[in-house]
Amino acid sequence: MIDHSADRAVFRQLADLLRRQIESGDLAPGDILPSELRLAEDHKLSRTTVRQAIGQLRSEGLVTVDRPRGTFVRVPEPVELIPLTTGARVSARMPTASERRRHRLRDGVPVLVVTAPDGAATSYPADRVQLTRP
Amino acid sequence: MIDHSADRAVFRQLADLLRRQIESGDLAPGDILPSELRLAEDHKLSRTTVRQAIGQLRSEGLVTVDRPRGTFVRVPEPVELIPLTTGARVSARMPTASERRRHRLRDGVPVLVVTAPDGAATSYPADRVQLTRP
DNA sequence: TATTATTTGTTCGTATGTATA
DNA sequence: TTATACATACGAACAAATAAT
Repeated sequence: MIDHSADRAVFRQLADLLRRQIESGDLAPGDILPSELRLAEDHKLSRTTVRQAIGQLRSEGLVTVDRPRGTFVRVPEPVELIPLTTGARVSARMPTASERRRHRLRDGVPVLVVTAPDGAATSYPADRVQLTRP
Repeated sequence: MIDHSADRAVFRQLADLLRRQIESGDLAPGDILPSELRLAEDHKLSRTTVRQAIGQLRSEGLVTVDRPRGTFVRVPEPVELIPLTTGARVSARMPTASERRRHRLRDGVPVLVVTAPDGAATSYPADRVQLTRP
């Protein structure tokens, strides 16, 4: 599976492989991934490289780490619908440190930012909120 | 500045330090950060640790790397306003690999996903698009 | 209750590759 | 051509938190 002579970096190849398993449902939401050491042994890689791959998946929001229990495929959160008021503008970005704390956001989860006509901005956790235009 | 005896990981302390410089404007959009080697020397850290800190800022969308010129404070992109049609739902998440390619997204930039009442979903680069409710 | 094993987190070091000025 | 700077990948060691014995 992993091709050291390939153009694509080894850690990206491992991330691709795990991502495919997640997207295909082979690794379902809530499932635990093999441990870093296990992945390193199975694919003949260093743990450093395995961690790079997992870090990639974390930044994509596909897995969450519950230390030291293991790394798990993210389970979708229940979504709250919030109606947009007239004149509102919607953007999205990665959260600031304080937003991460306030919303208890995990890696790879953006915030939705709603700016009212008067300039007041409110941010929402993008994994638990959808905005609606009624 | 960096306290090895502190509870917070050194690479997080360095990320905090650089983040503060960016947020205060001390490092302005378009400015180049000190090189990894320079940061490592200045703060008496390994380059690995410096890279962890910069990787954190990349995943937050605060800096972009133009290899091998250097690492730069991200410059805001011109924003296109797109009106929401009635019944649309808006969410945000990190892009898939194909979305990253298609929209030429850099690290730490989410996508805005608009789902029409018929279920058709469209994704937009969150650094160049804002959605409006007219 | 105490100890051990497991697993992720942090940090160091080293080496080589690649793209740019 | 050379120097610079980031990217990738290896290895090693210890810490911290949870689970198992």
